[in-house]
Amino acid sequence: MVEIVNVVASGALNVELDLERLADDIGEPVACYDPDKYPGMYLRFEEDAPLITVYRTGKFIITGADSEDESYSLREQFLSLFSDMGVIEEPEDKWFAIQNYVCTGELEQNLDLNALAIGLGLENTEYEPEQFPGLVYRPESGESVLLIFNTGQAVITGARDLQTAENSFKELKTRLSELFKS
DNA sequence: TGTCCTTTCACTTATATAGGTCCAGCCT
DNA sequence: AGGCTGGACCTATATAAGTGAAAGGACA
Repeated sequence: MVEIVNVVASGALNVELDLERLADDIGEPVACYDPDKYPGMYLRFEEDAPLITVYRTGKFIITGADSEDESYSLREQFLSLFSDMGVIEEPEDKWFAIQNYVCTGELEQNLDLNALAIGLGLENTEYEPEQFPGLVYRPESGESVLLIFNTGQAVITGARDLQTAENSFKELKTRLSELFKS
């Protein structure tokens, strides 16, 4: 149906962190911290692994996971590290939530995006090929945004859960079949 | 008009998609 | 020297976070 390519999640440790010291203790290349460039400390446990951005306030973001499970297991690894270092008490349940799913989908047909913009409704679409080759479609449900390309490839983003992303894509396919029927 | 406070925005990261531009390198 | 190719990077989308800059409004 749709393939997840990126999951963004965020959470909080509820403790103030000394990022300078933490970055020194963990060391490169796992930890990178340059407050002149960006206020967050970057953590990457392995090369090409998802990125964890940690802030002074104890809040953190995980980007680059390709499943909800990977996101949660990264969080576990992160909490264990901070627990072992004595930064937090126990890796107990702290606030954590998936914020955004980015998925791709295949519509299996080439599309005339000018005609599609009219068919889907100009109030729900943005298509300026000089600016960007994809059509931006915002379904009335407002729970996700889809980028549609003339090759039939689509990107679904902004969904809080996988079901929402799948529903948005399914709804688009239904609307497409209705448009091509008439 | 000057000062202060609030609001807004850009920055950064990941990721797919695709068209365009720009530059480096290679071959003729 | 000119043409071709490939790679990098820009455009747009969502989302979290903290910081700094800029803009706007309010008040003396």
